[in-house]
Amino acid sequence: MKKIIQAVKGTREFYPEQMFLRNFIFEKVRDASRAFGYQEWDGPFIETIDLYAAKSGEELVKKQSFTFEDRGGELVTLRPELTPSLARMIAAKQGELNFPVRWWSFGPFWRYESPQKGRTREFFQWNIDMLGVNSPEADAELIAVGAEFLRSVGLSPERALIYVNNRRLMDSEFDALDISKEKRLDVSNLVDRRTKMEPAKWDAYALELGLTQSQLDGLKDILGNFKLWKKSDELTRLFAALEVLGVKEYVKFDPNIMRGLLYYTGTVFEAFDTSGSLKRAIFGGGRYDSLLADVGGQPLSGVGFAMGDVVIGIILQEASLVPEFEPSPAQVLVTLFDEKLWLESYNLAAEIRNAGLNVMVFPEPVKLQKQFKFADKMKIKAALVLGPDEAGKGKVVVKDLSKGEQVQVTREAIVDEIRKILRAA
RNA sequence: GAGCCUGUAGCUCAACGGCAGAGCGCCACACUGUGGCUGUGGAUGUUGUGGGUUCGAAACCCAUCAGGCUCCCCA
Repeated sequence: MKKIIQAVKGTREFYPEQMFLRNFIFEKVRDASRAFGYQEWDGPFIETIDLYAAKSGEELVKKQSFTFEDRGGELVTLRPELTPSLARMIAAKQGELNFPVRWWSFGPFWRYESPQKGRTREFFQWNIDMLGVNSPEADAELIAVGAEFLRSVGLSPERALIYVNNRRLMDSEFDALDISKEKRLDVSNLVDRRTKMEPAKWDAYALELGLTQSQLDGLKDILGNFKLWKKSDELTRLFAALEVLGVKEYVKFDPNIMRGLLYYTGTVFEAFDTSGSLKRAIFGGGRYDSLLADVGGQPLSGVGFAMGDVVIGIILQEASLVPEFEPSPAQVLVTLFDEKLWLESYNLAAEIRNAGLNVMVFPEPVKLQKQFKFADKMKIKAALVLGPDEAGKGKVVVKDLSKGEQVQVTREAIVDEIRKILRAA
């Protein structure tokens, strides 16, 4: 065997079975988005590096993007995220778009990271955003879209939860502790690490960052206070809206959710698998106020979230929530008895195809045993046999492959007979 | 960017310095006009790749590629 050139590191190959999972996720994403009236859109897959240099994290631009010089000498990059493209496209047509804009997208992204479970270098991501409205009720709608998605794939609130926090609430709490603006980013990182570090080490790290003992104690009080949301009008309204939207059981307030401090300005949220082995977020998002101004548009508030296909795909597989893969889209296999009946069999298939059924003809006249075995492995529901006996009588054998029963019928009755089998399956 | 672990038949794995094996899958036959179930028989390999140590390497050493776990990061 010759040496096979390997696939690029961190990419995935979608054999029909994997393609089935990818399409399953895509369909659920599309249905959840459309159920709330969102329009599908997309941006370019390659962009100039400058688009990301403005606002995205330094880590992303310098180390985790696929960047190269094109033949004209311009630095371009395979998109690592969608939000900057969204901001530019909205800003470019700000005067003519019909606000509020509700848009969703599901497309490929690239990040140069070290691949591990739940993380590849090439992945698909669902992005969904509402722009032009700034209210806790709008935030609740986006969270509800995410919750309905979880529900639609069979992840109950016992298995997956959306944790919510609010940046403004945390800011006022930090103000009350006299934590300076300069330390906010460090404190945010500190909070993110809390579940990953031993309590004593975490305390020491906090003091190292320059917090006083009383600030640390105050911070711990905040992070342990799961009723803190009652102090926030925004969160109070948010939870009231989530209740009438029917997704309250999916959402919990958690003061430990930070999601960086880069561009989120209000509500932030993150969904997690609560029972599985993966500790990665399923999706995450929040409200951002200044994104459009950063690319030269008029200030416009938005709220949205993103979900990669990798983590949710693993969770769905591990929880056995992916429907059974159907190898062949064919509903019927027309067997090919011998060379003399070759064209007759093709003609029979065309006839049934005209009736709206998916039909495959076995492409060579080999032993029927082999043809039936093939149909069985492909999980095709019905098989037809047109041999010399049948041809002489103007009839065809229709076999129900799941029951193992077969009948000989006239050509006019074939389609009805097949439909009967498909209904029973 | 750092540390640790793994790579053997199509798949899951065994052999741990001395003849490369098992289960599943695959193929054939029983059943020359019918799949699943059963039985009998059969084929399978540059042990990821390249080098080194050794009388002898799948095993030990080095490099490299790929995957996994953790840290970092998570826009």
